[in-house]
Amino acid sequence: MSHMGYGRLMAVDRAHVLRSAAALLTRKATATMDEVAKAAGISRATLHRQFAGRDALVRALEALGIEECEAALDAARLDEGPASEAVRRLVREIEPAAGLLSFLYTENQLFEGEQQNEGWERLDARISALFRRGQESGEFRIDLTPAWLTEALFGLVASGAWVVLNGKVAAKDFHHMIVELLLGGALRRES
Amino acid sequence: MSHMGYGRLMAVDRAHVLRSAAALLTRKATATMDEVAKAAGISRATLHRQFAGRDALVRALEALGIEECEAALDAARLDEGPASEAVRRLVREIEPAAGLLSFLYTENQLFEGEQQNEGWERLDARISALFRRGQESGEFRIDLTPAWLTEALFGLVASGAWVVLNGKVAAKDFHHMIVELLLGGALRRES
DNA sequence: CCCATGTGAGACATCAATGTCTCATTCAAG
DNA sequence: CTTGAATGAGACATTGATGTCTCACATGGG
Repeated sequence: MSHMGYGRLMAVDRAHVLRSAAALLTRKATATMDEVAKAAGISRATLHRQFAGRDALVRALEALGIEECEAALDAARLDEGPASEAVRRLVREIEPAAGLLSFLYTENQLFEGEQQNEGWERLDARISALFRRGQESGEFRIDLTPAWLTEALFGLVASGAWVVLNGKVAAKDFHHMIVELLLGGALRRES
Repeated sequence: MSHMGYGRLMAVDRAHVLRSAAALLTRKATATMDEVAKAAGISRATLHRQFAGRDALVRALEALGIEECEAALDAARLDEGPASEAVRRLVREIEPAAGLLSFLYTENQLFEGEQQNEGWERLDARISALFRRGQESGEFRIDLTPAWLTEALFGLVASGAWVVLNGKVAAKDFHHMIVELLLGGALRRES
């Protein structure tokens, strides 16, 4: 064991397994544990040693997604500068996690049970606070509630990841199309 | 029933079964055939007589969703008047089908297989044409592609159905919040 | 070299949902 | 009343994924 958390042999890289699983499940949400294992380059037995079951794996992915989102929120410094600029930074920072979020977004089981990860509420609260700040500063319109804008943001990120995955739009346009639609809308500005 | 298409006994109302299934699956996408049957007030045997299996049921729901969408597009008269007004009518007409669309949107299996219902392409084409018309008329900005605007529309409708279902926003605000965000964005207008 | 640990491969049981059947019952038409 | 059709209830087999186990093997440390 030495002083590391891992054993003498190169233990399975848990983060790498989660990455592979996220990438695969984003493309094929119904992938089996066997397919997940193969995608990660390990055996099903080893996968099961890391995650007690499919449910545990999905929960771990949920925790990872929440973790990355919170890191993105931190990096975006939502409290600084104009709210619209904060939104731009947020989308920029959250883009790497978009695929994973898209998967979690469709994994309704996460929200059906009694106990759901309170991390989502924390994220909602922080993003809602950003939109509320923008409203109070006069940047954002007030007829669209912060709760709705927050949900719309997640929905657009998921949709964006989806269209990029399907090749309908280029990955480089991800940030622009989400931010511009969310902030400016489809209508052409008069001025 | 006599000269109707049904037998002497009151046959199961297929449309009603689909309605119930859509309503249940919108809330709980992982519901079993047994739960679907109970929700429709029929036995599992009868449900299975109507739909060969879960897959057939989902396919029928997909067909229903497409059908309702196309009906909504027809009713919205996308070719008439300003494009923005057509979008408003479209969202208005599509609202009753939002829950079903939200379910179908998360049912990735529909898009994983080789053969996917070409109805989606038809819908995409018609809605994309609307956004393109708006761009050519100068109403809509041209830096957001029709393909993206179309996907965003579906995504926002699904998100809208979701937040209404969860009570985060009132059902009466559905149309306003989607149309205003899609067309106008979150930024407050200067003028 | 020897040992301990983590892994891959595969066999096996389990489990839940599904698909399939039978049979009694109910209801409406004749 | 009789009959035919459709349903409800339940038994049963099937299926696919999952959870569990054993065992051989490879590898790095002692």
